[in-house]
Amino acid sequence: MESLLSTIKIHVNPKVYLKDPESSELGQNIVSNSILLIDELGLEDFNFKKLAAVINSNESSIYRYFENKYRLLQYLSSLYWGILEYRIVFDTNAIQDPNEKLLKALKILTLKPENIPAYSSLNQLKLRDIIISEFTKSYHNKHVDTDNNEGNFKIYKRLNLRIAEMISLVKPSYAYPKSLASQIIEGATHQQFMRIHFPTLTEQKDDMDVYAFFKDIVVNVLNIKTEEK
Amino acid sequence: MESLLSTIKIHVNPKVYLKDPESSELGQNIVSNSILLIDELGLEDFNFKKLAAVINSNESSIYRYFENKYRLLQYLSSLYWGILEYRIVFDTNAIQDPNEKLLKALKILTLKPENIPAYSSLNQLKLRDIIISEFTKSYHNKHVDTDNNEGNFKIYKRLNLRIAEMISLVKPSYAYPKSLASQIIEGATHQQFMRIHFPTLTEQKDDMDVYAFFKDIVVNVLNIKTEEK
DNA sequence: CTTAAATAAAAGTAATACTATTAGATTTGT
DNA sequence: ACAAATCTAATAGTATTACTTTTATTTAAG
Repeated sequence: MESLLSTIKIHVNPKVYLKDPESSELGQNIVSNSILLIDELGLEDFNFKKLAAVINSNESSIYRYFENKYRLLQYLSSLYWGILEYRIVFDTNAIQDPNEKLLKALKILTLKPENIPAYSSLNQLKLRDIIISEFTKSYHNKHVDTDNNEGNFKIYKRLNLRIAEMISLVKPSYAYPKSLASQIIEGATHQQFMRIHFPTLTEQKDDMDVYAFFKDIVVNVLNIKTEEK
Repeated sequence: MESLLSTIKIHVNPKVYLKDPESSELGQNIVSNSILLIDELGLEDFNFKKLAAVINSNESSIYRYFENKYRLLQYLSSLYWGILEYRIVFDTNAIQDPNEKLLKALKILTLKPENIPAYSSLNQLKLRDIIISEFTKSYHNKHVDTDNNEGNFKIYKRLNLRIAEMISLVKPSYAYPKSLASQIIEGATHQQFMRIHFPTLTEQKDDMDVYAFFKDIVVNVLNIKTEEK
């Protein structure tokens, strides 16, 4: 039986690309191979010429899909957060208890992703690694505000608001649901980065520790009564 | 009476610069004006040629002080975190109560800086703005690990560990003092960024709200009894 | 006042980010 | 099945950047 997950499609804001990369084989190659190459080289050393060489295409052809590599990064980011959002909605949908629902979402935010079939052509683990090390660059620049106005961060923001809503359901009186949501989402990737590159600044040894760290914060801040334990 | 603060000197790791910018007028000009120019242009559009034009010097002369603009950013970051560390040590030194001590440190981490005299030639408010929008770029790259090994983040890490220690003093049994410290320090700048560029993702309207947000987290996670209130 | 060191000026190199042009290949409509 | 439209590849070219080299000039130190 085929999973429902194999039929989803994430609607990335068309302003992010010049031509929809899902509409052609070249476009799909650009996306899937850019993940591998950015992961390998880092965004700074990555460029369209090198990517073209890898996929046996041409620099100028890639420029017909994306204005520049930062737009491509925004596209990849939208995919990542879109996949995450989908998994969260799908996996928490049936859960009634607000506490349980939030903790489930938190698990998805912090633990390694399961591969979702609809995007099996993408290396979703490496996509996550790119987000961990490069995502901040997609908004830490002088065009944030125009990019934001054009809707380039729509999916990311929607995910933030979903988590904020879950937080509010757990504790309606809590004053900072949106801030806490954004802090957890940012923190989930930040703590992974720290774990890898600044191990002296964290106690965390693996994904589960990252989850446990944020779970403890959430449980205490929203004073959730944990019956299990 | 002159403040003690006017005599301090922050020891930035010599590997960050080629020639100590404090050792000459040109060097001091490079540092103080780079703050203004990076703040104005953003790190991407900033370069040594433009900076040279501003200070009536020459591109090649600046290159005798810093290998490239990322090293300069690491230098500025070290100054920023060094100043912050100094203020925290100085202002919390006399405080006996661990709770009060931690909350005082948190205030310094989140609120706008008072100008400290020893570095009055630097625009410390703009330096903070640079840190908020550019600091992540000083470590989100392929050289993090070597830069880290060479000690380029020493001051930042020391500050993290100081906060972690304060956390441990408040609640020795807490499992993640270092992670919480790094999360607060990163979060303090992140929430400022969100406040400015993604206002729909936060409830915070000013610095005090940022403080209140993190105070609430700290108080709950470490279950501090707040007598005042 | 001589010598060394620091800075300025100018020019040059290699790489990058992107554009323009053209030609060949592929797809589409009829 | 074929012409028209579209897409991709190949090549070359431009502007900018990041950085280096060389030489001349200024400043500072003994």
